[in-house]
Amino acid sequence: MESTSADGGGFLSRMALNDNKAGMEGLDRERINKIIIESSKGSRFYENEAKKELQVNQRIEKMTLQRAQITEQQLQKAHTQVEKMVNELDMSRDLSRLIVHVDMDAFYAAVEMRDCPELKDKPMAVGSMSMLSTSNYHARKFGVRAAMPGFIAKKLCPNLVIVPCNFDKYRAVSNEIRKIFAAYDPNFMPMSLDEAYLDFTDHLEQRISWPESLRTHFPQESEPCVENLSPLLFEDSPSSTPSLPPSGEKVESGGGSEVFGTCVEEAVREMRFRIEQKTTLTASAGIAPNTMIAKVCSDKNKPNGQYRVPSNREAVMDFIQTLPVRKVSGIGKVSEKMLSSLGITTCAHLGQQMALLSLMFSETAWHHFMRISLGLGSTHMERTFREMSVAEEQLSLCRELCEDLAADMKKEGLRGKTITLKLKNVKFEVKSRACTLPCAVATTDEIFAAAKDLLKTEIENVSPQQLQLRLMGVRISTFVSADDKKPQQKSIVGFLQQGSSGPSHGIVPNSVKETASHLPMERPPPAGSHILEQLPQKVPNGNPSITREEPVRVAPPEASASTSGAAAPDPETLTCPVCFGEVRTTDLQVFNRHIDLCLSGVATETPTDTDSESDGDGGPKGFTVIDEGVPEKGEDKERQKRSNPEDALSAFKTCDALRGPSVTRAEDTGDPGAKERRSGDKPLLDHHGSRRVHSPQRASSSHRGDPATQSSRLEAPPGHEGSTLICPVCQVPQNTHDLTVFNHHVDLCLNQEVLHMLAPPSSSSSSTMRPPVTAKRGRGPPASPPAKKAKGRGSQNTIDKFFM
DNA sequence: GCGGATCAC
DNA sequence: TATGGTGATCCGC
Repeated sequence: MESTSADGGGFLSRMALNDNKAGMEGLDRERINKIIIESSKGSRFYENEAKKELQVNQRIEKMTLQRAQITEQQLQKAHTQVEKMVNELDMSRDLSRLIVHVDMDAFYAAVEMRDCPELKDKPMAVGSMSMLSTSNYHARKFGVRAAMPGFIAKKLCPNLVIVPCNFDKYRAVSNEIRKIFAAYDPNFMPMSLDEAYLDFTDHLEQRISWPESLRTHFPQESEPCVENLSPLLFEDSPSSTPSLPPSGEKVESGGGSEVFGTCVEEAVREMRFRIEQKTTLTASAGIAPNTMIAKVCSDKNKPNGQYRVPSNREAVMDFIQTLPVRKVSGIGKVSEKMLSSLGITTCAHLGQQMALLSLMFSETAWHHFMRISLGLGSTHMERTFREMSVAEEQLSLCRELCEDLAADMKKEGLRGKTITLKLKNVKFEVKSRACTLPCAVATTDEIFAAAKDLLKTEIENVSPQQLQLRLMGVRISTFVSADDKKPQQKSIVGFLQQGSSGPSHGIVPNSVKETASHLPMERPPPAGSHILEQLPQKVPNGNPSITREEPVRVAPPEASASTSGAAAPDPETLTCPVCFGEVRTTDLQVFNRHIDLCLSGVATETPTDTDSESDGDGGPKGFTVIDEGVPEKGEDKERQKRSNPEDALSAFKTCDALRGPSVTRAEDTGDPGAKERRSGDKPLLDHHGSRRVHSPQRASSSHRGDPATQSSRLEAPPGHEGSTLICPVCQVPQNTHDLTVFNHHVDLCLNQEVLHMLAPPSSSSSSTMRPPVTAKRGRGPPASPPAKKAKGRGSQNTIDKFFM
């Protein structure tokens, strides 16, 4: 019978132009499809596509027959059943998270255009005559898009310039943007080199009390001498820079700096602004209460735009009504076609036909459809870890981390004497083991030699059992400038925004550098990511909350000279970011030593391991982490965030934030083909038409699904049940057992601490960025002060967080 | 458990 | 000339 939509006359609908992509509206589809089909006809590829199309059509016919046999009674029964589930799902709707999906605009093409301005006004694509990975917006007007073979694209657009892929370059840019992502959500979930999901909820909680100085960002002195910023792709894009806010919250302050507000839209706009300043590439973003909606939103105002669906049921349902099912991640061309044969093209239709769908598709498939029809999606992105217990693997990972670290050291021209290995076992216990070498080292082999010994000792300590790890980090500290010059006088430059701190400044970072890796997670590990982080005085570049994308550095006076200064305190003293005391010296080594001492004191008294807390860090720490996760079966692609009680407090996570970039990076594999991917949505239909996606029950069972627990970010650590909670920031015992209250206190402390960190301890520094407060010694806001106390002695310890 | 189908990047 | 490569999930066998 109705052989469904279009297969008439041998036309292969599956080969038709897929214009479900930004920049492809209003094209002459007829002409484009004609060229595509003519270019393909007779090829093996075409034949195979024809075969697949036929199979799909047969499935549809079968489904149609099946549908005809469904009785009214069955439908009724299904209806009540569905209704019940819908209500339950609706009740469990979680609107408490602010999920952001960020997607770089025409990423590979944009990078190539940036690096080769002549391409700017030409239609171009990245890939080969066989296959294109992406195209710029100019080329899209001709129907040229990703996943199209270059030779066909050439027929559509004879002037098309095809540039070969350069993954190393894309990866480098990706690392830049990921550092920025980490500043807003250290647990962000990368989906590919140019795309990620972030949970902005925690960031916003803190941001609300941030002073304007922390929300002020400056244009970066264009490092790649490209004349106009963000030139690239879109002469016709809505707004050329994210600095044009939809609503009037924006404030321009002199010098091109811009102050961003405290709401989500502003935070996201700020993030896009930073990305653009840093890379001269633009990004688009979607803001919503869950990943599914956020993803759709990010495409809405692409390129260089953002869109938000407010966190209330009505807004979500309104948004869903007219949304074509094909826009939803997980619904591809086959699912679209099958649903279409049932008269379903929008999410509203999906909701109306749930009873029918429940009878025709597998349980996983219709449950997925049901969630879509309700506008539900993942609200948390926690990663799941797979332990690594094979010694060889551990050593190999350790070496990779050392390689990354060595690369950073080389780049910065540093050598260090103290090597610290940080391990987190499957019980979430954290250990740090350090050794100080007689002389400073910098190469992979040297660092690894020390780290390996530390690791081997740990492995032997538990043998014959296996050491089961969730995370590993390697840190190096006690730096000595490689060129061995005596550390010249340096002052801390407070720093600023991203960028200004490029290596070009000849800055000597201070305290530590480290790399870490979460063990295998969702994506195969890469080589390890590393980020540099330095603790102490980093000034958040922008975002105190978590990570700053650039480490704070201690710069020589020359460098600092570039920023004219605002009030410069006493040039002879430096303010310790840990104890906030003035250290009377200008010698960085002396100063760093002081900081190390302060930091080392924060370790908790836990025996030896699990120092988990303390604010962390002790020290300079902050391992950056790479996590990779392996999604559990049936779990949504989306990782959930912090559902894990681990924790010793999620407060730590925040702590980390203070510290630095902990970036979680997923690795990218070099992808020979196109973009890097991460396992993602699930597919849905299969032969008989079904596929799945997240299983609702799993979602709801994961503890965050429980509305009752949603608001509490902190769970009592095992063993702390009835004991007094001690703030990991100020170290003062809190007279409460209410975790919400406790978390609130911690947040306040952290915010306060950030202020302190921001206060440029010494001389010059950037002007505007610095917060008004300079030194409130220690005391913080509400309850108690953030200052960490220096206590203990030695140097090791420290901890840090790891996320969650 | 395997192979095929689907999906995403 | 020429239509990617990879990982993940689901389903049926």
